[in-house]
Amino acid sequence: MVLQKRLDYGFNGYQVPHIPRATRSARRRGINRRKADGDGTCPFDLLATVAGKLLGEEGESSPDSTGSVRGKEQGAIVKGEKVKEDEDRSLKEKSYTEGCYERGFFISELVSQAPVVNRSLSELPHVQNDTISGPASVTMSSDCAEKFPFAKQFVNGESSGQNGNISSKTEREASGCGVFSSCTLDTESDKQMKIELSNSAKVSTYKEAAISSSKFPDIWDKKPSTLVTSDESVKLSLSTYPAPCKSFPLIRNDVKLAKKDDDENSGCTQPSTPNKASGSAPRVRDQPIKKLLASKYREENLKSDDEGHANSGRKTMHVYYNRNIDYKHQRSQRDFPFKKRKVFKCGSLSNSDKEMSTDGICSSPTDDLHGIASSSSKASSGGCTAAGTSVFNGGRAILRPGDSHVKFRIKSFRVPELFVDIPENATIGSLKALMEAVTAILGGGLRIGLVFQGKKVRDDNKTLLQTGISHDYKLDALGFSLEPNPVQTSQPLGADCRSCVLPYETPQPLTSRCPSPGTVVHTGIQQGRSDDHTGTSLSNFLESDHDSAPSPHYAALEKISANSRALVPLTAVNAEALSVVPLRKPKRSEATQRRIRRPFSVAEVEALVQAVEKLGTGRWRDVKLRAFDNAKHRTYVDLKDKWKTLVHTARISPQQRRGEPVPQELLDRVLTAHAYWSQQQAKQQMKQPSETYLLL
DNA sequence: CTTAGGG
DNA sequence: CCCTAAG
Repeated sequence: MVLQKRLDYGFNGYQVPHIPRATRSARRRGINRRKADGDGTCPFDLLATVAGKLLGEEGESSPDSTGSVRGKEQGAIVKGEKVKEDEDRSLKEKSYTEGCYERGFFISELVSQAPVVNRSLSELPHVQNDTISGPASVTMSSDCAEKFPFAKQFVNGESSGQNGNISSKTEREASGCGVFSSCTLDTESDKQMKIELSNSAKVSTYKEAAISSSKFPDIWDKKPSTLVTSDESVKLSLSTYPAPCKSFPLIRNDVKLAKKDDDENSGCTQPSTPNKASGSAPRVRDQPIKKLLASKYREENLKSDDEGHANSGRKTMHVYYNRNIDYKHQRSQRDFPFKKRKVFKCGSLSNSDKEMSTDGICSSPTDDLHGIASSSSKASSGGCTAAGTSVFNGGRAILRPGDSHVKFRIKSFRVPELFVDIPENATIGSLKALMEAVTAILGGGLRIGLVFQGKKVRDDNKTLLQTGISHDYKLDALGFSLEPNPVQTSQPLGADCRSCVLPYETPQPLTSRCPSPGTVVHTGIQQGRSDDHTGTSLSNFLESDHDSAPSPHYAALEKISANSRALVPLTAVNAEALSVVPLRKPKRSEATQRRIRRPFSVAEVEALVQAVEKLGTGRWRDVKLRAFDNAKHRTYVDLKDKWKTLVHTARISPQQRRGEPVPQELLDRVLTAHAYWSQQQAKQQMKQPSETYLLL
């Protein structure tokens, strides 16, 4: 028997177009690391720890690499450095380099190792509040999550640790689900294409049984299962740690987020119940598409192993190309995001732009399964180094005699589904970690971006909860994106595709690093948890962040995009001929991802006003430290800007104000403070010159 | 890196 | 929010 599963999972639009300006992003990152890392989360530590375990290396779980999760000013800086260090290490030296495959670091391994990690973390002195949120597990499974109760297994296995304070049970019950929306690929050259990494994997019966068996752990570890990617029979070893998992993870579309406090709301908007064939949550909109895709793809599946060079070895990649007929339609879809404002004006929401990330990355629910890639054309002008993924259908956009370059961009593509079960207090970094793995699988060269409710989440250290990704967050709100990896933004034309797709700076034959598709991979990530009670000034804000997060209309918008994309399978693709060519100098380049918009909450405004009243208007850095030290995403410039707008807001009539209304009382204080400090400043200016003058 | 301002 | 000039 075989499980005919189509694991089409979309990390909501793997958007590739933007090439971040190194300088700026670097600068910002630097700032964040040093100034605002005291939030109590250190995803990379976690990662490193896990990776270390998986790789059988020592020291990763040592206190020093995981410690000082929470710190004040100085501690934060130190920690920031550490984080950085860890980040580099984990990314370059461990998990994400070729070694991860060869050495078996993979999601699946993570799972099996979770317990270990748990323990080690719990022993860490510094982690106290931040860690130990009990089983922090990320379970990635094939769409048949129901059948493969990974999560459960997982939890059980995890609780072995002494610290599993938070009963796994609770977590499980309170888990919410989310769905990653999908992605689309779109080419610059007016040709849209879909690259489908489907693994309509078939799982042999015994396998299935084994997996679902309650003995999961044992079986899993000792019985490497075999997944057949398709009829063509691409065999994938499902072995777990320490055996290298060279397969493409079967990813599920649901994200279950456990919520410890709130058990009642089984905020599971999406019943975590087992899904049918598609394996995805019972979302209406998914149905049609999935079916469509499934049926169409199934046949084509795996044919391309040989043709789809982009796929290293066992990886099967499906490329679907939209015919011209569909083009217009798609085109309009593509542009959709930009018009969205008008179309879907859901005024009630405070952040009206949530539907669209500033860069045009639209992760709004309206995006159908394929995620309507929405980057503006110009925005994407940025060279797209979309690794080997950019496969084109033979004959279409191939190298031309004179102009040997075919330029296009990949807007998104689909990858297997991913089922994630992770506590809310896990960090964004954890999520990204998952994607990192996937990225690596895809060949790397891409950077992971996370989009939540249409907004880019840049702060890896923020917890899911803080980001608003809680047990009851709206489905579809969360999506991942792939961005060109700055490091290897450009590739020589015609260069071997494989060389282009190497993840990170480590040159490696793609084949050696690319796992095959059609495999179940699961990950267990132990994540520190920040203590809500000890939270300082901003903890509430962060929370409110989530509360005020706009999302109501998501459901309403769903249908809109449900069936918009007819896809036509692309036939053979010659990867060799399809080297990705980064477009030269993105003109104006929206290359840089604009930060997500995060409206200030009243609480934040309150804190800001208070701080300014005390410190004045010329000491934003101090204001930041004083009132927003824990709000990593609020830079002093942000605060200054906010103050600017506050003053403006206070001066205009209430009718003209927009967004979440700020209490008049606060606005009054703003004016008062502003007047006062302006005066002070004036005085200073008056004095300074005269004094110096006198001195002279 | 911080400030201050314009965009 | 972004970008820059300035200090």
